[in-house]
Amino acid sequence: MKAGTDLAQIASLVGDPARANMLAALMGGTALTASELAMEAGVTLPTASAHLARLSDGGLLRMTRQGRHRYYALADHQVAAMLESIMGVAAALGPQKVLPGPRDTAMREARICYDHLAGEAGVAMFDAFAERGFIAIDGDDVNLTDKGAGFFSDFGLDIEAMRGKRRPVCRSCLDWSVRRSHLAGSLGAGVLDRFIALKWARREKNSRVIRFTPPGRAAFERMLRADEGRTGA
Amino acid sequence: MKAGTDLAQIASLVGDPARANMLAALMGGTALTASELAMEAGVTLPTASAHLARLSDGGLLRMTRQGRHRYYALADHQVAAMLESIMGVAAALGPQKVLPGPRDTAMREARICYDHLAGEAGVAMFDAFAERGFIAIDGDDVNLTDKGAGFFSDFGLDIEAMRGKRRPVCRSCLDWSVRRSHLAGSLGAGVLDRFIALKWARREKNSRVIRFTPPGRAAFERMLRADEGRTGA
DNA sequence: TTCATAGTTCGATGCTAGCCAAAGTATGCA
DNA sequence: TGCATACTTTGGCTAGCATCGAACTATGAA
Repeated sequence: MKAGTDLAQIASLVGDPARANMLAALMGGTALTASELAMEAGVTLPTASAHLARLSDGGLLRMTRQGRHRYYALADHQVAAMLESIMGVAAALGPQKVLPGPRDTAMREARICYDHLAGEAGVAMFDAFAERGFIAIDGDDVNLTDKGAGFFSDFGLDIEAMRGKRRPVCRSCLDWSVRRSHLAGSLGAGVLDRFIALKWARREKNSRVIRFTPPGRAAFERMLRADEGRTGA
Repeated sequence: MKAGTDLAQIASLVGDPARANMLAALMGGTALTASELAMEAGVTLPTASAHLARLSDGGLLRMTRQGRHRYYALADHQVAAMLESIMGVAAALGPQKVLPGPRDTAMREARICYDHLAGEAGVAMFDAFAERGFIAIDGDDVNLTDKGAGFFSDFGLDIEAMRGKRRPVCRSCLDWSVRRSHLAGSLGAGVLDRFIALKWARREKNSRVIRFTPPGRAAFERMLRADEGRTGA
């Protein structure tokens, strides 16, 4: 009875098309202004403003003011994970959608999930890091190993800084398209940042799609495969 | 844009208090009749009937007719997992609720999640099975080992029958109270069934709470600890 | 057949909530 | 100070939908 009320409260926030479009846009991980979100949802500014107020009050969004702009972002990765799980259900029982176009295929291959890499590439990377002993998986907990700390430091990440933060370094996040885990947490975010900084990949404009450059793809594959040959899964 | 529409469609189904209460009741795993669900949601039969039709059309429920009864149940474990994740968000940012009463404490300790054991006991069991080498965890995939197959057969489960079904034998499911994985899949369901058959535990009336009997608790602990002493986590 | 139970369908009602236009507030810039 | 941009608030309109009572269908039992 009480459980249902809580459930409905959160779900009804997501259950409006305008708000859902805003949330989906924010799954891209970058904070957006009220106007941008209004555009994204296809409503006028006043309407968007009201929706954003409700989402913020409900605890799904976090807002930071910057001059006369107000930037909205998802409150935390738990909210992002929830949205992914709903999308998962929608994708699973929504064969009523048109056949997957090129955009969908690209999303399946590699996309940004909040702030880290998801899709086939994300899952492959997660598996490879586990295989190479960089991360240790214990149930739903994922931990960075000493070997991994060395590797990612060499790769250009500031592991010590990550450890100082409140946010967990490693976290697994369920992938809706592949239905397996990929790497989230500050490490997951850092790795993707680095990919983009190194120009291995870039974000497609106004979409969650991540596109690898040809040399980036090769470097990425090398990173997964390591120097030793091993049997594929 | 399209993503948001799908998202909203599913979420709005959950976003009505009456429907949410029905879904929460069905998280207990047992199929319920339309009348029972109407009672649970606090609405009249016609209203409940309309809601159930929408949930079924939306793909969240599965209905089976039995004489003049119609039994409704969650469509699959993916739907159950989605509901758990929404409850997780609600629990995390809902400190507006009254302080956790005895019912809540019991829910945290051991409860039924769709058809398998969740809560602290569920997470402890998952970890112990992994520790004892009965299940092998590979990313989000969980697989039964030969050693595990032997153990669970001795425990009274028909492993061969489970393997024949469409449903995966092992699956991990994220626990909203402990935020770690517990064991789902037909094995998870089978183990809980066995606990109840052996009178190690019983379901509390009209609730998701699982109560261990004193001897059952002892037997359960013994099952986790195995015969060898080991360092606790 | 007749009655009872379980559930759906129909019609009417009332409330909620989304929507926009216009006016109001706040910040930045010249 | 004055103007522009970014966003919120207010007010009024509308549509959708949750709700219930009453009538209808279907299964089971006497």
